[in-house]
Amino acid sequence: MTPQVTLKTISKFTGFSVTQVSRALTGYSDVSEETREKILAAAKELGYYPNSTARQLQKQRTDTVGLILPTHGPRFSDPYFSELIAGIGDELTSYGIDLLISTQAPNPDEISAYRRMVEGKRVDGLIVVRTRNQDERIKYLLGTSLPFVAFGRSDLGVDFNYIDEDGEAGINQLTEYLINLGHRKIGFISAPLNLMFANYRLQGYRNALIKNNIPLKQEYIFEGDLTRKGGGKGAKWLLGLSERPTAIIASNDLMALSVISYAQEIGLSIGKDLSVAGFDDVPPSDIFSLTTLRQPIYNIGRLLCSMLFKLINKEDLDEPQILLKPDLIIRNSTGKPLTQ
Amino acid sequence: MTPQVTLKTISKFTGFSVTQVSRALTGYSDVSEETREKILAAAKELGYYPNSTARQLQKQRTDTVGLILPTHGPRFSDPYFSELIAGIGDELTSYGIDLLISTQAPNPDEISAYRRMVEGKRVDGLIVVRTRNQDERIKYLLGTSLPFVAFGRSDLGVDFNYIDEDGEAGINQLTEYLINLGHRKIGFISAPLNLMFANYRLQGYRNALIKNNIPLKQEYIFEGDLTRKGGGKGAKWLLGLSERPTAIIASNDLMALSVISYAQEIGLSIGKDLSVAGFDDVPPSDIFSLTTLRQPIYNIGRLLCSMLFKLINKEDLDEPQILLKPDLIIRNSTGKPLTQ
DNA sequence: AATTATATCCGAAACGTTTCGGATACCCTT
DNA sequence: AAGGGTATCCGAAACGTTTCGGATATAATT
Repeated sequence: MTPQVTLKTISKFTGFSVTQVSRALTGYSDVSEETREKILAAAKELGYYPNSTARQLQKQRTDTVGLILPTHGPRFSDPYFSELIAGIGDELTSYGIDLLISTQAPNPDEISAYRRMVEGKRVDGLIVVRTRNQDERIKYLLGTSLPFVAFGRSDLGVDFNYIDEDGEAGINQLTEYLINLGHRKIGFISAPLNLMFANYRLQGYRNALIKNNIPLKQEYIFEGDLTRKGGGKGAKWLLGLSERPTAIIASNDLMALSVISYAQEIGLSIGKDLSVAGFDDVPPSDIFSLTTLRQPIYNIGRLLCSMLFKLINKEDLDEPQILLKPDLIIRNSTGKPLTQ
Repeated sequence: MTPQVTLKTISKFTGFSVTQVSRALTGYSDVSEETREKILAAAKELGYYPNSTARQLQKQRTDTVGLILPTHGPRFSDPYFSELIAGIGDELTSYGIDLLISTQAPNPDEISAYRRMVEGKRVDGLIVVRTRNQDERIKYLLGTSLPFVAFGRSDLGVDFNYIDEDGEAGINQLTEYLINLGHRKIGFISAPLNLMFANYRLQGYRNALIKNNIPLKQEYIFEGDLTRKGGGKGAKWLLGLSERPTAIIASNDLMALSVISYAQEIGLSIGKDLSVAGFDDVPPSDIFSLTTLRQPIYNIGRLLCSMLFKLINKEDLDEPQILLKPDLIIRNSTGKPLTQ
C-alpha cells in the first residue's frame, strides 16, 4: 500500500492547520483566496483523495443505499433484476450515492442481513424488493427509523412508501381481453402466493371471470414458482386436464415462454389451439410474439431511488405511494379460440 | 434516529472500560469468563450493534468489494449480469463481505468512478468485467496496490489475475461443426471490437475458415452491439447480400435471437434455409432451440470472488489465470444446408 | 518473605475527517 | 485612541472502534 495522503500530509506540506486544509478543500467560507489556491495545488500535487470511511464516521452518513436481493440458489436469472439494478444504479450515480448489494435467500437468516446493514449503520436507506404477505422485512424496518422504499405493497395495514405496478388492473384487462375474444376456459399459472404481487394478479383474473359470469375452477389455477421449470409443470398440469383450457395466463413471461415451449412440443399451435399471455415484457418476449403486460422496470428503479433520496434528505414526498398501470401489449400468442 | 448504543454505553452500563467491552465482544483472550458474560448480556439487553464505519476506519479494511457495471442507458437487460451478480453476491455473502455496485457508462469519466472507490478506500478489492482492448481500467488498477480480478483478458502485455471463457476455442468448435455440416457461406455478427472477447470469438471463426480452406469474406463479418437491435441490423445486412450465407453465428444469444426473428419474418425456415447459432445460452435460448455455447456465468462470479478473497488476504492463487472452455450445445437452429 | 509469573484490567492513542468555539491581526469608525 | 467589525486562522473535540503498553492484584515459585 502506498502511504495514504491525508489532510495531515497536506497540512505539514503547506504549513496550514488541518482545519484550514479541510475547509479549503470542501469549499468553506473561512479561507482566503490565496491559501485556498495553495492548498488546492498541494492536494493535487500530493494526489489527495478524501478517505470516505473517515468522512462517513464523522458525518454520520454513508452516502450508500442498500439492496438485499432475495436469491434462490444458482438459477436466479430473471432479467428483471438486471434492469432494476441498472435503473437504481444510474439514478444513484446521479446523486453521488453508491449501492450496497447483498444476496440472501428468504429464510430466517434474512432479517439479520437487514440488521447488519441497518444497525451497523452501513447505509442511509434501503430498498426492499419483491414484497411478501406480512412482510417481515417491512415490519422490521418500520420499527427502525431508517428511510426505506419498497417495490411492492404489503398487507400490514400500515403506511409505508412504495411503488408498485397495478397487477390486478393489468391482469384484469388482459383476462377481459381474452374473454372478449371468446375464451371461457382460461388457465392461470400464478406466482408463489406468499408474494404480494401474486395475489393481486390472481385477484385480477378472478374478478374478470366473476364479472363475466364465468365460474371459477380451482383446477385452472396452478401455483408456479416464476422459473422456467415451474412454468413447464403448470403447462403440463393445465393441458393435461380433461377440460383443457383454450388460453393460459402466466404470472411472468419466463413461465409463459415455458408454456409456449411445452404446448408446441405436444403439437399445439400457439395463438390458435392455445392462447398464451405473460407479464413483464422481458427482452426476448417480443420474438415469441408473446402477448404480455409491460412494466417499466428500469424507470421504477430510478423512481424508487428518487423517492428514497428525498426521504434521506427529510424532504416530503409528493406521492408516497405510487401505483403504475402496466401496458397491455397484444401480440400473436393470443387469438380467438377455435370453435369447438 | 434512536440514539446509537456504542461501546461507551455498555461501558457505563457495566462499569468496565471501553477496552474491556471491546475485547469481550470480539472474543479476545484478556477477559475473565465472568465479565465476558456480563458484558455479553448487557450488549444483548441494550441491543448493541458494532458500527461498521468506525470499525472500518480503525481496521483499515472495509469488508467490501467493488463492481462497476458498464451500462449504456436504459436498455441494459443482458440477463448475463443478473446471473453474474447473483454468483458474486452469493460467494461474497459466504465470506461476510458486501458488494458495492456503481453503474457507469464507458466514457472518460469512468476512471474517476474507479478512483473514487479505490483512493477513497471504499473497497478492499475490485472486480472488473467486460475487459476491453488496452483496458484503461486495468492499466489504472495495476498502478495501484489494490487487489483486483477481471472477467476477461486484455492485451496489455502484463500479468494480472483473470477468469475468461475461451471464446476462440468455443467459436472455433462451433464453426467447424457448421463446416462439417456442409456450410461454406457462414456469416458472423461480432460484438463491438473494442471488447476483448469480441476479438477472441472472431479469431475462432477466422481460424476455422482458414483451416478448412474457406476464403474469408469481409462482407460476411458484421460488427454488432450485443443488443437485439444490433442483431437485427446484422441479419438484414447478411441476408441482403447477393451471396446470402447459409449459416450465421452471432457473438451472443440476444443477437442470435434477433437473427431468427428477422429470418422468420422474411420467410426463411430456421435450421433448414438458415442455420443460426449464438453464445451464452441465456435462459430463453433453449425455447428457441438455439444452438449456442454455454458458459457458467454464475460459477464464474463465484470463482472471481474466491480468487479476489485470497488476494485480499494476501494468499497465493494456485491458478492466477483461468480459461474456461464453453460447452457447445447443439439444438435445432442449426442443420445441414440445403443442397443448392 | 521476597520474587516472579499470570490473569485481568484500563488509559490513551490511533484511524482521517469535520466543526465548534475561540484567537489573532487588521482596518474602519467615532 | 479606544472601540467594534471583519477576515483569516487554529486547537481541540468528536464520530466509534481497536490495540499497544502498561498497571494492579492475585497466585505460584524459590
